[in-house]
Amino acid sequence: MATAARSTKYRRQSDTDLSRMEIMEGAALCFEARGYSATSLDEVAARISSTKGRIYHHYASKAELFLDVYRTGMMMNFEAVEPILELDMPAIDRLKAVLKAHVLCVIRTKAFQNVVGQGVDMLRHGTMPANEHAELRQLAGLRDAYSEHFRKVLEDAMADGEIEYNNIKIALNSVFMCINGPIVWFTPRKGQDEKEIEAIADECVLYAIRLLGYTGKMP
Amino acid sequence: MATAARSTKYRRQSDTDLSRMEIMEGAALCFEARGYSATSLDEVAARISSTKGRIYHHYASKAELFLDVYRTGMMMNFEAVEPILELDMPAIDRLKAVLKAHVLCVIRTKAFQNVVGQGVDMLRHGTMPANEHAELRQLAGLRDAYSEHFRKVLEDAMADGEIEYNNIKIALNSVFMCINGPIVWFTPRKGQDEKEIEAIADECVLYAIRLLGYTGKMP
DNA sequence: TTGACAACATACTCGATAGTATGTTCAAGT
DNA sequence: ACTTGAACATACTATCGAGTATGTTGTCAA
Repeated sequence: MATAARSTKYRRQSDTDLSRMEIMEGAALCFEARGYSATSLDEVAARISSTKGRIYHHYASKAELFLDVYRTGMMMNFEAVEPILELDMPAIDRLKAVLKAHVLCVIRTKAFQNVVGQGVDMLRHGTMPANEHAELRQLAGLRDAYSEHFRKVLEDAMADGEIEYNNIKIALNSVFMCINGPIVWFTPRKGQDEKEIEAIADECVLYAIRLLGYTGKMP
Repeated sequence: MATAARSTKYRRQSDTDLSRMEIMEGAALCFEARGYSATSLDEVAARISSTKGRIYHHYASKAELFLDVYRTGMMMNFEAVEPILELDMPAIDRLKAVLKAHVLCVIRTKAFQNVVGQGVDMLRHGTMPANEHAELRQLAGLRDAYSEHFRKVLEDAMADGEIEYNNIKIALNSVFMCINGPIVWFTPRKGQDEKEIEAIADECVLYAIRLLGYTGKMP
């Protein structure tokens, strides 16, 4: 009986990146639910049916795990959005496509995006231990670069006379508040298929683009 | 020399409410900067040049202090917005006025509003000790009532054909994301007078109302 | 004037958690 | 077969912070 189903106590994970991704997913969910500092690593470990030892084998500290989740979240955004930026189409269409890609990405990787948000205002308020602070600044650079992509599309569409805004900083901030909204208010329902999620995303995009003074039709 | 400027070690505060308000302001700033659980009460005390003893004299626990800040933040919102709701004017004008009042209130009481936000998603994710959880639910009711005010104005303006939306939940969420935006991205500049702040608020309102399909002029 | 109490300050306790040190298992190379 | 090291698990330490217990100061009522 004691020799029934064994050999899973130490499930060696041949691929290190896979193990780290599993840890990150658990961490993202915990960070999202309780915030960075309220989350204990024992909690994260429990979520993936593991122990703190495993986490510290892959990460030097809690902060590094957090930063890796942040980085991964940003990467997901870039991968969703950058291909579209290279397409050759009118600025307004590119804007619509980019907004939708972002919203869909946000909905699908909600926990990670929430962590990104936490990271952003950890930097803003200058919390986080000094040693990791440098890395956090670097990641903030990633975020700025991402934001810059959107700014350019806005300016192009403005030049085409398709949209209109006054202060671009406030406009951009408002757009981001809108399309990041699902991070805060979206809760997945069971039996919710891809169509429904797309409908939600479409509506977010509609509001975001209307906000910019766009009065044309939406596909 | 030891008897120079004395008698300020125990600055008796004749009015209890004043003392509590001073504590709340310090707490709001700390909670905003580092989040609820990362904030220590020693930190809050230090911010108002006081000690933990004073805080525990007025509050039974850290959670109760948090909840009082939450409640106070919501009260500030109600006081800013409710007078306008009773005015007799077209729905679209009332909508504009209410949005602006909210944004101005948010900018002026930024730290408190940030705490409100934290409270909202503490409830959403079911964190916070069980005993205070009941009070948190009650406060969430306040928030719902506040949101309800806005929903009604939206519906009135929609009935008048001034605005247009599809799913009112998503529309309302998007509007709130917009007009609460300053909680996240606004940073007060020195030498920034009332006019500049009003200009920022006006722009937020413009985007929020455009989002709802409004194409008319803004005052 | 005194004593009782509100409004604090100071000095402790005790549990939770980040981080560490050490033990265990397995797979691959030799 | 056996040795080595990566990938964990377990057991421990050290710190920080919420909550408490107690001390101190000023004020007002009788």
